Amino acid sequence: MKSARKVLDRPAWIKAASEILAEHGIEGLRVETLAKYLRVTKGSFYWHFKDRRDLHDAVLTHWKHGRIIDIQKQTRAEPGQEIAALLHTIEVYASPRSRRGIPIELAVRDWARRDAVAARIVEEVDTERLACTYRLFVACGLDDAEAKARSVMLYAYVFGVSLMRCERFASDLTALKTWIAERIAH
Amino acid sequence: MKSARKVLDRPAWIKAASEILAEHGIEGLRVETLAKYLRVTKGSFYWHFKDRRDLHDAVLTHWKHGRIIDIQKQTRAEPGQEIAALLHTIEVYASPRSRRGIPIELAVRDWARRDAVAARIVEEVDTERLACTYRLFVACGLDDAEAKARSVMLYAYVFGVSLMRCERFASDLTALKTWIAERIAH
DNA sequence: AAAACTCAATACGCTACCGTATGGAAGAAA
DNA sequence: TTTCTTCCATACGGTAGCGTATTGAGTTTT
Repeated sequence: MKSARKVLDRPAWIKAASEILAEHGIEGLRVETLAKYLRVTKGSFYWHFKDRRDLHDAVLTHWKHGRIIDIQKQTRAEPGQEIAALLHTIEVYASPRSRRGIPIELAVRDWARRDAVAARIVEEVDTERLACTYRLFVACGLDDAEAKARSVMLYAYVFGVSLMRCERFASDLTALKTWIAERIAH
Repeated sequence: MKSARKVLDRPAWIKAASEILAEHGIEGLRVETLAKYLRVTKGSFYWHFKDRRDLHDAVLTHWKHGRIIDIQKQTRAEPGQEIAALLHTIEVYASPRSRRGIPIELAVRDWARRDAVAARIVEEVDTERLACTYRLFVACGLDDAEAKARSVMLYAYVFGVSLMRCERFASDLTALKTWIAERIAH
């Protein structure tokens, strides 16, 4: 009994590409290895995408939309819950146990250091994100300058700490990161 | 008049490789492109190095030594000058005008996400660096936990902010970064 | 059932890249 | 001057990777 053909659509390719990107960086995202990852050959890839750059652009657009939707969700807070929302935003990225979205975040940012298209997407995402946290800080009663500074500090911290290896320096990273989060959020 | 042969030694190769790494990342560090960058062919490369991995290891060792010497210099402070030394440490990496060492820092860290040897070197460098700033914070009168947290926060911030694109969010980044540095250092 | 459409496999040509082997060139030592 | 040492150039073989062209297979439409 010949099984029905399992069809891969363009979004499936983009999703798989995003996984490879997160783990291997942009140089690891290869047409033939991606096809192999999906258990097909590259004929299918070239049906869906013009070339590798087309895939890159699709992955970036997908990442951008996902990040912006996420940040808007994370920073939606009832009055009086702003600090909790800010702490949650930090927690989502910086907690030793919950690192959601960090691998691809770092991969895209490293790519952006060398690719102008990626750099522009990162700029859009950063602008939106910083604006969201800025509004939370302002709702906490901070002035313009301080709200801006804390927004930058928040994201700089979560991205930066993900690049570091602190385990030999401090044994209780959970407590340490909680301390930092509290200082950033208020 | 035939000019004397300009001889490249192993350190010259390592230095050039470090420049390429900083700008193009580890995947951009190719034997043949590196040789071309140095205006020779790869015969010379293979005289000095066994293979590409040998070059990688040499570059990492070189980076580690340079970083550790730098941090020890930067954090050498007369009593009463600890805050100034901490602010200087932040300034060296995070100032919009002075980004010394950041490109290669980010390149090595991204590489370390995927390479166990690089990861171990990063761990060594981080451990040393955090210990240096920790001692400065302790000398400022902070307790163990706070000194540790601020050390992590300092480096997380400088690395993270280098990955971000804040220009559209805030026009006066110098003042903003000064505000953050002050909050981290005391 | 035949035709049209969608999706995927494969062959091909070309380039980049790595590492090895061999020979050449320059400088130093005998 | 000859020999030895150090360093470099080149040729070669093999693989990875990209994109294009062509064909095959499954599904949908007529």
